[in-house]
Amino acid sequence: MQPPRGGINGEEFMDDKLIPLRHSAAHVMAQAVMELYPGAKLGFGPAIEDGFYYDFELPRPIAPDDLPAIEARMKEVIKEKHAFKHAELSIDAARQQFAAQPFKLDQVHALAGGEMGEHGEAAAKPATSVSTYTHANFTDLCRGPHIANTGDIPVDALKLLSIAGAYWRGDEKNPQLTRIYGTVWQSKKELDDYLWRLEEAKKRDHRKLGRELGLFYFSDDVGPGLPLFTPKGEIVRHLMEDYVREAQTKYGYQHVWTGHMVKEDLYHKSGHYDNYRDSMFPPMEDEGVVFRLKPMNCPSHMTLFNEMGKHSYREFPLRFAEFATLYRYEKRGELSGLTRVRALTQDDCHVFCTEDQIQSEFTLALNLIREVLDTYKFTDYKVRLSLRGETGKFVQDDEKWDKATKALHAALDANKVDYFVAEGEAAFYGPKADFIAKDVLGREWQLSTIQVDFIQPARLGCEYVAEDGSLRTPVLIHRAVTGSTERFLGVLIEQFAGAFPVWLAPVQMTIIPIADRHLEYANFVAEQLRAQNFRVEVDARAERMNAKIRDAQLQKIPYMLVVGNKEEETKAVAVRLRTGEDLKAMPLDQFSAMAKKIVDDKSLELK
RNA sequence: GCUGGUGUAGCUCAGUCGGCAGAGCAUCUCACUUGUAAUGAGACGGUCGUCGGUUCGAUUCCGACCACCAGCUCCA
Repeated sequence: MQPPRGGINGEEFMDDKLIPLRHSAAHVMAQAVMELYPGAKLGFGPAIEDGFYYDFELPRPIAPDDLPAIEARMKEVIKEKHAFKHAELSIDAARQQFAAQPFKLDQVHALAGGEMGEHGEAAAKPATSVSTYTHANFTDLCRGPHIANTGDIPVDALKLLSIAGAYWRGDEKNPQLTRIYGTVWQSKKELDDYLWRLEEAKKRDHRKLGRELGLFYFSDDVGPGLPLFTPKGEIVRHLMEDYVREAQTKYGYQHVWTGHMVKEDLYHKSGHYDNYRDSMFPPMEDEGVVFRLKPMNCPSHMTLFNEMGKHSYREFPLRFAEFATLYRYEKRGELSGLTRVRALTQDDCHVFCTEDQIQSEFTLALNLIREVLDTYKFTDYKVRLSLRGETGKFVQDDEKWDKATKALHAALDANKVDYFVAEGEAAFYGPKADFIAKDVLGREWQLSTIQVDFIQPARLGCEYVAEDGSLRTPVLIHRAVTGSTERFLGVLIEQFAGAFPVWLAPVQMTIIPIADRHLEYANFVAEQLRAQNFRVEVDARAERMNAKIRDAQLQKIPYMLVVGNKEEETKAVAVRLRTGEDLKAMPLDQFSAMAKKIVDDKSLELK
């Protein structure tokens, strides 16, 4: 049982009353761990969206089996009713107090140096004193706040959940600590609700549903992060991509095709080699020429642009869209179902335009994204303006970054988009507006993106003839609508719990003959419906009707059409919806007209 | 890649304190011909993740590797 973690960029949504409660529970857990594992070193122990954690360096490894003992000791401490006492210490006193705690000393040092927070965010000014909280015999460096007394923690609403590794200050280069996750609520009922939510979320897991519904598989023989799609899974992919393709065409995008491999030299020019090499599959060499699988389309699209002859400003904006499967060398531990794969199909586009056109192109992309997300009822999303940070891999060119960032800011403001800023999250070639949607597990997924790039076109020598006859470098806008077909499908499966809207359902209707003698009529009905482009199956197995209904329900097929003597006589079908609702018998034409409207509208309803 | 966990039939899971491996569902065959969430009977099915070590003997113990799961880091 695992808790959903905090959101992208730690954008938590925490209840004010729960923060001190959970943070206090973290302290109690730290005390229990210190007692049970003498010599443990303390890291950070904050409240998070659905609970709390504390990081420790432990004298020996622990397993989930060790959690009950820690939890039991915590409950004793709670019942002992210790008050939380606040104190301010001078920097020197704090250094003495935490002499045996290297991570606490590190934090004291950071605070004294004018940093704060877990990741060393800059503070207004260096601290001259630090705050501690003490309960029982346990004192922690901590800015609070806390509840008054350990006895205020509801014992029956507390549970330790899991163990994980976590780097000190979140940095791969730092030592890895053991993180213990727990949760606490204001009542047992709230805890039970939360645990129930976790169970529900597990039932919607797209990896489980993908197998149960027969949509996709992974195989050791093909390799990790490389999904195999069944006929049912492929049709869903196809419909999703078709929909975006049609929408793009409607919005004035043109589609191109640029293959899967590229000479490595191109990535030296574009900057990918220096800034993105770790995410690329290793090189393939042929007679001295080195090739790479494409991790992105942009260099290919710019090369195509260059090959198409001399360009005029009159052609702009020139919009190259492509459904290309890209290959990215994700670290093994980062792979996860369809949401993180090594072969991903982006609904990618690169717009060549002038600086003056950035805003209107942004608006166009935004409208397209809004239309598509709305169709899928992804209303719970937010926009992150991802900017270049102090550190990390970014092409150095302050002037161009400045221009791109200003342009993106202006475009967001002009379109009245609510957004938050994230430093250090930009692509290596430019700032991004990322659309982040929440799934039912509470996880947030970066799906759509719009990026402004002043850097790559210059590096690849893209040019156009301007109105005054001069040669200029175009601006490149990168843009993806659903992000990748694979990730979007994974998120969709969880969004709909596998019960796809009718227009997307791999099987839209299954026909259930009551007895073998009804098979002929069932096939007739199927032919009629297939002629109208519905995806139809006939369940001709030697099973009872009840078994066929059950199986269709489990496959989340929208319509079950039962046919027996009565239906055959009147050219009707008895319609059962996957919701369990029985619409009774209706003329076949009436049913198909109803279903057609649902499909045409991309409605989430069934009738 | 790092920390911890897991790996037994297509799926869900038992089991073996080292002695030729089990259930339900699925699949196949036969019978049943059924009115809104599982008809019955029979059959088939696993070099117990892979490779190596210890042992008379390893699915079981040890090691390495691989994959998956939860985090961390990274990301569409």
